Amino acid sequence: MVARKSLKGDYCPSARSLDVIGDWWSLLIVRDAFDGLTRFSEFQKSLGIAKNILTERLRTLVASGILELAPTSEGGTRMEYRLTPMGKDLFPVMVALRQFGERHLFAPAEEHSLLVDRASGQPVQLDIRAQDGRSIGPDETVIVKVAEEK
Amino acid sequence: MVARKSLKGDYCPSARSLDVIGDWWSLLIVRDAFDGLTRFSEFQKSLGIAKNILTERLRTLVASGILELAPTSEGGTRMEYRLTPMGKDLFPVMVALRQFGERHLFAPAEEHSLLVDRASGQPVQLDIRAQDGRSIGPDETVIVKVAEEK
DNA sequence: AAGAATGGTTGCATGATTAAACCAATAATG
DNA sequence: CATTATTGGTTTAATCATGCAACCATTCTT
Repeated sequence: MVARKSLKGDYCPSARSLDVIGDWWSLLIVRDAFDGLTRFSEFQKSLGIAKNILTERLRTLVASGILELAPTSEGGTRMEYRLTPMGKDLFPVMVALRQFGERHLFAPAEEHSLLVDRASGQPVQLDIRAQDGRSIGPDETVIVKVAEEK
Repeated sequence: MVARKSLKGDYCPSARSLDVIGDWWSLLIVRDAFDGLTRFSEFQKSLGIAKNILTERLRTLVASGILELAPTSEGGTRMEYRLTPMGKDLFPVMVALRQFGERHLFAPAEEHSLLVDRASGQPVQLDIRAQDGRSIGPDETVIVKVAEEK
């Protein structure tokens, strides 16, 4: 593949995010982490990912600050991978992906998993709003490019 | 790579979304499309992507229903790639990625591009809310798995 | 009519991913 | 306490995807 291009220096926050979690497996690992998985073998079974790739992805996610490696609560010497606060900030990304999938990638009658409010059991909503509270779409927004000063 | 695994059959909407736009370039192309780019050469210059890869990614995005190929407004025979309504539904994903990047991937003093409400010029907000309107985080939600009936 | 831009296609070198085998350390079992 | 299974990897070889450069047909500009 000749060295995947790095977007670390890009001024666009989306690009930098994709630089960190934009590869084929990382977001699936994060999804499983949100789903409560913590152990190497759990991720491996859930995703069917090759173990060497999982090893590398977990290492990268830990290095990026999205996951952390902590001793298991059971007190053994085994470790578990857990989302850091930074990792939990990917929640909106996961919800947005989920909603897109629900809306466009399932047949009408097809069942799928659902993200619900633990308290009420009702599905959660995702809104993009202006400061005055009204919700807005892509055509009502502009990306302002702030020149980087040297 | 030995045949990248397909997640088309996964019950999880996030996984299916990633199956469509989870590769290295697709979301960057979509970002540029939100940014107003429409032409092959514009994407190519903006992203520095190899042309054969761009060709294939655009084709895939069109096949997925995220982009459409329409005659240019100028009336020539040239075509332009535009976001479909389905493609525009990726807006929350882009906003979520952007906010994550803004929050975690820039140095405090570092400038970056910003998504603002066209009307007010103020930054947009993204909220995840329960039905009663209160905003909720990952720990207040559960994923309910609905078994697929055959 | 000549040259440049657009929108690709093709071939090759190399990196990324996979599957499979292997392995050390720990945990469970008889 | 000896054996076996599980965990969490590493290594190797084969294969696929990607990037780069060269090339090309069509359209636009001058």
